Amino acid sequence: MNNFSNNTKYNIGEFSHKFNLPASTLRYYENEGLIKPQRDLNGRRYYTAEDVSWLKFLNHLKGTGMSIKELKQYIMWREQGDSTIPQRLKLLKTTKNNFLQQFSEIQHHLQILNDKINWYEEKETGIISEDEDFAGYLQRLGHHE
Amino acid sequence: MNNFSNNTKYNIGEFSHKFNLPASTLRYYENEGLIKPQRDLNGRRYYTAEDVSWLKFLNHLKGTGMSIKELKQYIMWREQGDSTIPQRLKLLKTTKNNFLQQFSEIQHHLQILNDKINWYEEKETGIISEDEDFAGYLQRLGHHE
DNA sequence: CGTTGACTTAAAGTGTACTTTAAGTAGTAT
DNA sequence: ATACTACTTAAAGTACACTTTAAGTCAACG
Repeated sequence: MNNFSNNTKYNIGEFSHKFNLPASTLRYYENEGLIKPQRDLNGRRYYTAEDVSWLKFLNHLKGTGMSIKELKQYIMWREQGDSTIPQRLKLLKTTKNNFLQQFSEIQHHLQILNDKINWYEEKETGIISEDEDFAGYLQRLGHHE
Repeated sequence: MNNFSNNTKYNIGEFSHKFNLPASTLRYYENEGLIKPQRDLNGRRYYTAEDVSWLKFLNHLKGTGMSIKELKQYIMWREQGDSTIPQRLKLLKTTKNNFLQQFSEIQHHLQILNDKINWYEEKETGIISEDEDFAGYLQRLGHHE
């Protein structure tokens, strides 16, 4: 852990570039309460190192399937302090369970996609018989549909 | 491979139940050309074992990120016969590559989600120091944000 | 000192994948 | 016979997550 604070400031253009998100999306996130940049004397946004960490974390949560609505709820709890840690934990665990469920499904999707690609390739190169269909191929491999 | 054909027929309600998809979605898929059920003498749809295999496969492709537009393109090529296998292969391989890219991102998202859950739990039970923040915790674990 | 370019806002628009509605028909159950 | 249920269609509506538009402000550069 380091104890010196990083005072780097980013205007919306720089922050947008850093995260590869259009400025409009950053404004949208702000509107939804997902991120709360400071303002300079002219009313323009600036983002700090804290915002960098926070947006990275938000992206991870989004990536595990949390909706903007759920993120808003999470943030509300966060703002209410440590007493809401149980609620936050529950939300994160539910998210994790849903995600793990989907994760195993998508692994199966990937296997079938791979099998189909191999089937086409073996068909093209004449490795598999003219009339073995994909269902038969899967069955031969022991992969269920 | 089995050589006897399965003549089971499903009406839209049965098929809907089998796939856990509303009948309206099945009609929508048909409208988009993704599935082509037969009709009985009263003009009502019925689905066969072939439709079962096909919809399962479609679900796998959808699950790897193919859009309905791409599925339509795939189907058009399929209907044009074996000469379009190269195009179909190319589409499937692109889909696979995009998917693998996302897959590794998703694994990272999951790791961070797990880390956050553990962080909260260790914080609740007093295992980690009062003032170690999440960024510090990740750093200690050697997990980058 | 005027123009350029980055910013500001609220509100309307977009894309994707469904989902619902409205109005009608056909076969089954009492 | 009549009510019920499952089906039929085309078209409009919804949810989500942005994205674009329109109209305006501000400060630095030539």
